[in-house]
Amino acid sequence: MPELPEVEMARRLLEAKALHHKITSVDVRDWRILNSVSAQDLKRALAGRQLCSALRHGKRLFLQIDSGLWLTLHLGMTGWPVFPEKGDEEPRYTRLRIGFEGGAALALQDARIFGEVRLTESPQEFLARRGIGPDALQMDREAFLASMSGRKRKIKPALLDQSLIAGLGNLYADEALFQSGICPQARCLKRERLETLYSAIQEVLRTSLASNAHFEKLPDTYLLPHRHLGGACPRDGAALQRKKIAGRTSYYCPLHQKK
DNA sequence: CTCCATGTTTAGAA
DNA sequence: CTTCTAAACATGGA
Repeated sequence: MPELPEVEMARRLLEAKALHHKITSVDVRDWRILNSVSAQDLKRALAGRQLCSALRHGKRLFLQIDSGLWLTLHLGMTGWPVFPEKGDEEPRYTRLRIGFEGGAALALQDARIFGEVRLTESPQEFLARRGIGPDALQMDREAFLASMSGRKRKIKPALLDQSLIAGLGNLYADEALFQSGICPQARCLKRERLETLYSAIQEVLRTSLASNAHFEKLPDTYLLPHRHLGGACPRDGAALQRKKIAGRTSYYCPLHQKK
């Protein structure tokens, strides 16, 4: 479940449970979760070490190893860190298991294996090399306006473009557009509407975090609880439209979301 | 069996 | 150069 709010929840979980414990085992259950690092190199980098801090930028996580190296995670579509209690069975779809002194362990589960595990020497350099843009929650209004202006493409794919703004995914992009009354296919938005959109993005992400990224706890005025076939707009009751835009399914209200 | 899925990258076409 | 689409990755769930 990984867009910015979920990844931030994952970061907090890792921060609470994975830091400051000596790593006593590293088991790669499925090598396909590894990207440009071998199981052997991963073990060498982690064995006997501790993780000492957890950062998030957009949808990416960086766990600092006390050697100075960083373990870099992307949760893909189905990735999630789990900390089994003693005696629990290993979670299904565990692709990587990091065992800590004392018996605790981090199991990285990922059914579809779209997630990534890497090592990097510098998160900043890594982000720059990959062309990842500013984090959605740290980006200021002017930077957002600048990155969204002067292009002719539809607004939805622009919001999903991690080089422009990092952290929004298909669901929260739909939610921010819904809250700001903008059709996902709108183009060349004027400054005032982009400002509205910027505020909606901040509001939506903060609200989601306040709900611990749990859809059921979002306000009923939000799109997400209604975002399914047959769903109705909570604002005016209209049947929600469903359409493929930029290869992703979009839901929007045909009445109050304007081009 | 068919279709769809909270992500990213790439190839090729307008 | 910009923009868009489809496909690929791999797997489960409805």
